[in-house]
Amino acid sequence: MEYNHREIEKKWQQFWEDNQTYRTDIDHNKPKYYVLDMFPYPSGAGLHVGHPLGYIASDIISRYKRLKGFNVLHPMGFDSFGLPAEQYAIQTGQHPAITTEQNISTFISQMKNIGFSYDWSREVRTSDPNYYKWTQWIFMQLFNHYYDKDADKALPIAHLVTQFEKGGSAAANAVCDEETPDFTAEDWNAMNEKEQQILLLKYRFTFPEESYVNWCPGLGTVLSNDEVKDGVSERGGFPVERKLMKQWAMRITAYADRLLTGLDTIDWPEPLKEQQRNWIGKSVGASVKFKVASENKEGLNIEVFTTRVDTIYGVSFMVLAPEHEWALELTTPEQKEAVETYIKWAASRSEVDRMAEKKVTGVFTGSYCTNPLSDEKVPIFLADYVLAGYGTGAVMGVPSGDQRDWNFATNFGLPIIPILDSQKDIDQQADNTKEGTYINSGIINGMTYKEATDTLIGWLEERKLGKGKVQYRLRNAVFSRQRYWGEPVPVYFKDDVPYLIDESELPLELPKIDKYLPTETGEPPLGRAEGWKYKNEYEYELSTMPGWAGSSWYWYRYMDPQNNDAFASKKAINYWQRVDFYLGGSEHATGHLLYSRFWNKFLKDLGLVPHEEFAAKLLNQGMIQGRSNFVYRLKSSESGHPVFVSYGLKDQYETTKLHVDVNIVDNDILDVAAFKNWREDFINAEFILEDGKYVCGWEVEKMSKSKFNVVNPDNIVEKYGADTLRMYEMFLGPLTDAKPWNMNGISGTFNFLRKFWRLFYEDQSGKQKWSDAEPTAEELKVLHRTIKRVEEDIERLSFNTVVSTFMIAVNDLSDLKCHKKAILQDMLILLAPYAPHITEELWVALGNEAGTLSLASFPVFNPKYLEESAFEYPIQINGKVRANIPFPVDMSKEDIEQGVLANETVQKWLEGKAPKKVVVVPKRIVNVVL
RNA sequence: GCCCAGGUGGCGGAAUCGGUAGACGCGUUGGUCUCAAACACCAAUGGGGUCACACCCGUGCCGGUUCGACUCCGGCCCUGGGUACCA
Repeated sequence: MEYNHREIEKKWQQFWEDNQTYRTDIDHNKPKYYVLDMFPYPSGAGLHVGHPLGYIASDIISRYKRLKGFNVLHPMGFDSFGLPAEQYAIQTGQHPAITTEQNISTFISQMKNIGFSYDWSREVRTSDPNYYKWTQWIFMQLFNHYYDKDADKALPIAHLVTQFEKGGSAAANAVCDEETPDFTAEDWNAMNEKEQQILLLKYRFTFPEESYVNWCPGLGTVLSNDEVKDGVSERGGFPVERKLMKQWAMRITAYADRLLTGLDTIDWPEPLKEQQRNWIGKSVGASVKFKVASENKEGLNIEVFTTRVDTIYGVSFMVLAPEHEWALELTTPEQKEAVETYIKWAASRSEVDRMAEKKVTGVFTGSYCTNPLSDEKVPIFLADYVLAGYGTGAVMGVPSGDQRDWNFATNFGLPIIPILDSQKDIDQQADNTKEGTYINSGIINGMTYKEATDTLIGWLEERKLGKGKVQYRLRNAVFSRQRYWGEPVPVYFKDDVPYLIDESELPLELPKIDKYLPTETGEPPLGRAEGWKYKNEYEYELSTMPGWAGSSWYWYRYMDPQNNDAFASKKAINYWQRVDFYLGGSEHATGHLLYSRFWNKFLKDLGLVPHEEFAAKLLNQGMIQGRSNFVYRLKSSESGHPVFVSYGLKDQYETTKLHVDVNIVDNDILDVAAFKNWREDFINAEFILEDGKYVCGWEVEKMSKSKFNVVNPDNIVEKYGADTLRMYEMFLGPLTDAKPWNMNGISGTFNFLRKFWRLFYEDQSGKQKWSDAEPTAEELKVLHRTIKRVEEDIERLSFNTVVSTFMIAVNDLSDLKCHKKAILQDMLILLAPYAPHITEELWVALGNEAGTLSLASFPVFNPKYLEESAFEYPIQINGKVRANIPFPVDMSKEDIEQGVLANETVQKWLEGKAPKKVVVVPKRIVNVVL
């Protein structure tokens, strides 16, 4: 009986579905383990071979943990709101829900084909009203809370209001907008409802604000920075412009410090954590006020942020961003024209242009300001190396200590003042040292870095001219999209002030609209919904939530997906706690993974979830790149038929390189017959072969239809089976490495499974081979060596070496002609997580009950089977292996040394002399040094 | 520019703590079986060298530490990913 993967895999997939084999429920008799995949966006293109890479790994972990006695939660769902479905709806008029539904069915059937052990009864979809009800509910909690710095957590807005009533803004210590005014209790109590509500928006975690966004008129929507590439939208390639719009924002900055410190508590990849740290960008320094020294401008103070307040005596100029609000106000009439030209020029340049620019640019405003320490007057410039969006948009120029300031000063002929006695060659370049003691520095002369910094901050704070300050790069997240296919924001407007709808009205469902485009007046698509008003009276918010809203909490919904009273019950959350193992791509490092941590911390503050961090361990699988194949067509053909030259001979001819469908190429050898039928104009193609074969060229490129390098997993499953696909994707290389999808070599894993099958069945006759005979010591040694390696390797997530361990074991057992049930049964359990179908089939063949393989216990490694009486020592002479000599494992170092020196080969190298030294490492190596 | 990851046969990769570099698989070559093929099986396969051994060279480059370095240290080159002229 031959291994028939088509029959076997269909049969067991049906069995698992019929018997709900992987359905999971709360079970207090077992420890829990929660394995989560980043859920996919169900695109119309279906699953490609990059998706399963991570899913296969997480499925192996899940199945392995089940065998290890854990109650494993392993769910799958869909991040089903998003732009592509909406774009399709705009083109075709079809409701995005319909497209999404179709795409999801394709995804599910493709995933079921690969034999994943998901508990499909827990599937969630972010676009399902029963799901987004809770996304909206969390939004409402965010609206109703603020960050209290004393409590160091989120507290209800009502608590803040109480503080305002009693003691005004001074009574509260809350995170709020930069420009929030101070007010007394009397002020507060005298305000009307509207005034109070507007003020409270400056404290709420989510709030509307006017902000610059990437507006894409072509898509009628706002895009995130990473959806914009080179000034055009990533999807569709439409132009994108900066536009001021009213947007909902999320006060993620309130959690900046906790997002930073939390990273130290989780087992996530270090590069990813580093990326988040840089994104949050904490800088410790000071803010300092420089008084404007020009006439009529006495009241103005320019505030700068610096991480090196100790260099303040080295300031020889001041630079503002061209967008700084006082840029024109500080400009003198003589400089007006130059400044206006510069501002206009700076505004016309994209961020990419600005970054690529190496030349120093800037313009003098004509005004001066006074250094509060030295009382020196320094000129104020505008320059686009200062960014409006970071810090205060103003920088003090210290050319001796900062290279960009040095470049600027050199270009504009400004003085470069040395401030530390250890600074070197500052006429050549800046020296940012903190060593030595200060010179030319007034009150800090002779001090060291630490003393100087403390002294200066104390001095500034005393005079209210500055203060120690922590600055973050992290900005509040924009939370609106001017599009249809997203969660409606559960807010209505009364007297231009936003209010939450009543909780009983959730979910606020998407209304039906005629077209999925912005209205004629430029409002978002929801503006088209007729009669869509809260209590038939108030305007709803017309923008929808961004893609990351629904994905920032979904792992809790899987715990209790049908719950109508809460996003998940206390009982379910208490049992499942949090994600133990999260697997997905590193491209989500600063988006999804940062927002999710933010929402989780918020939910934790509200006492709704038990952990500060939602995922204890995270692994990034590498990206699967495309691997294209090429054929080479002669530029001219005598016969009139197209002629193709094999790769190795192409340099002898004039040829044109053409992409060829990778699905008709095997190991870079073209299937010539299939190629003729591939395209009509190739039906009469002729070939110049090498060694009777047509060899294709190849390159690593992005996977795309136009490059004919897209590989659909369904085709591989059909040809080789899901078990082969699963093992091959793992065998390809380390999971975390980016790698091109390459079909060369898949036959190796397919052959392995067939060889495994032949341990059980005779090839031709189909006769059963297994017996109840007692295994030999040699056979037990193979088994236990395999158990040990398989377990060790999966624990360190080295999936590719597990596959090779299985290959070695099967090769060894074949060589030993071992067909003993006692060995094979354990091999089946070991292999089950990787190749679940073939193992189920053989498990039943051996006489076990169907479906019980998932409930089996992982074999226990017993070191006694690996014990050896002798070890074959590699013998090195001066570090080079010259001989191998076996010695008993318990032999003393001295005896081994004697044995080695007596050896013929060693004698030859010694040439009768005594060795300088002999190093004996027991059970490792011997090195004789001459 | 900065940050991160990486560089090992014809190819994908292995070497977990500083201890025999190249496991396992693909490919290639030769052979067995077959009318032939497919499958399977056997053998060889880093480079040089030899009838065969011996021996020499070899993990991006240069240097160092060590009895011993793919592994550790210093400097450099290249590739991929990220990014912020962040004061």
